[in-house]
Amino acid sequence: MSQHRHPGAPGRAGAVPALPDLPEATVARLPEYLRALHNLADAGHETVSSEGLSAAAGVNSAKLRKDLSHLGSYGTRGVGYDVALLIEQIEYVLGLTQRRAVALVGVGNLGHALAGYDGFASRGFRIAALLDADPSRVGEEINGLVVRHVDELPAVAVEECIAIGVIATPAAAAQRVADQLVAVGVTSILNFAPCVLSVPEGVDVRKVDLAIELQILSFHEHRKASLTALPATGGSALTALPGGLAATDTQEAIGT
Amino acid sequence: MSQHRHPGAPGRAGAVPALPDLPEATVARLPEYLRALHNLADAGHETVSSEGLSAAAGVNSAKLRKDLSHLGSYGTRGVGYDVALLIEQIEYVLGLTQRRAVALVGVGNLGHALAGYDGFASRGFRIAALLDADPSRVGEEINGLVVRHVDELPAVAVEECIAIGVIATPAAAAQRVADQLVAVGVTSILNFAPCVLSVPEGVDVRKVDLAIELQILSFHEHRKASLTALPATGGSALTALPGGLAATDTQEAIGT
DNA sequence: GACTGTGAACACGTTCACAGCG
DNA sequence: CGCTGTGAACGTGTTCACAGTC
Repeated sequence: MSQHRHPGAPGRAGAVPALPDLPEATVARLPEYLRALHNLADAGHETVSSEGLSAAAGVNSAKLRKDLSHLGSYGTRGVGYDVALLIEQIEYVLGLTQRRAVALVGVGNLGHALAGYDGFASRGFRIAALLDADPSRVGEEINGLVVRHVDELPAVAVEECIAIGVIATPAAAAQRVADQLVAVGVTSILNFAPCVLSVPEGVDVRKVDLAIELQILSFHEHRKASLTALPATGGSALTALPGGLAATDTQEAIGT
Repeated sequence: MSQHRHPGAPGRAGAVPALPDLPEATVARLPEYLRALHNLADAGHETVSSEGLSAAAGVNSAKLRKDLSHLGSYGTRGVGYDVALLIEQIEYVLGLTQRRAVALVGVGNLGHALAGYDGFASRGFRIAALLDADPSRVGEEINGLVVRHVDELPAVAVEECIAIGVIATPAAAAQRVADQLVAVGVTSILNFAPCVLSVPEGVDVRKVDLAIELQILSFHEHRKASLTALPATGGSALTALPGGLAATDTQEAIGT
């Protein structure tokens, strides 16, 4: 299939050109490529090879080329990819040409930090509302936004045209908040509460559980320890000198 | 293979019984099962079927059974799994029988929140040290811990027997911190900075990038919008009524 | 000559469906 | 009879290696 597919003029917001349906694994990596591309652009690069970009994004080059090929043919053989063009393409596919409004529910410990996180604003999102169920938190101003009561969600959703809900409440409150978000038409939720959410079909939930990440690392620690404890046939000298030498290899991919 | 493998008496800390090397996907789900099991135990359940546990963990039952079968045979046919026994097993495999010490580097916006996050303490970890490169932050007390300068890392690593490093610095500082962690013998790193880390072989890195999670959701939003905008052959009535009805389905898995 | 785009081979993960055990 | 444990079938994702193009 060497027909150069252009899924739509990225600049134009009018026509909706039926996105190619990418493999989930590819979708999850596009943001990483995008970040790497922005770094390259800032460093003054106008083009980059699959080798160069893949190194910057911490993947291997074959995977990168396969991923990008799903978007269409935006590279030039013998040269590489045009950095600016590729940024434009990926941002278009990810739907970042419009700055999406995010409602953050739960301004406790974690919610506070998220409300102040620069990375959202700089990478395509606008925190449009802060909400909490605790009346004593309502009215507090964080980063220029006033915390409103979660029951005002219906009004907020309309006012701010909320596209994504972020749940940063305790686990016990999360399902109720999810229901409220769904009820006002939110179809994408990022859940930081350590629990499973039930949502209707068509609503996407992604979860981030900080303790789980540590537990996965713990498994690998445990595993490494059990291996070095039984030094099967020598060769464990390497693991015995943890100090000193500087980092060299590229990022180790565990699961992702 | 119906030999009942018992990878070692979970209670004993002495012998190291060579862990079965589980598929990564399974390892990533064990913490979820563990959380669900603790909830069940708190609710007074003594046994649970694969159906019941899988529902509580938000996966399907075949996957759960396959995952658990990798640990050995801890279920009883016709009955189900003993909740307490399974908790013990999973905690053993994940290496949670010892409470691992975590060093958190970077106590800015996000670091502050992580330092105060209860979930770490309640699920097998101890935040043993807070570090920062900014002298104006050194000395500050957060949640009973005093922030120390990152250059004290060698001393801290020995004092506290640090097993895992968490990086919550800006991207520009992350690689240097990673190098410092590796230099003091840390072989597991959880990275919240939006960048790729280079580490030597044998060091595990997991990353959490909050903006990437939103960008993945954004893709799906974009996609849903492009589908409903072109209502191919009717049947889009469902997607047209976002308000009202309560949540019913089980958690939607996007990638993970 | 250099580098992309891609079929084909391979590895991994998931689901099915049922044998076998309590 | 009910439920686990698991081969076998299937699907997804990754890697290889090279044909095709600039």
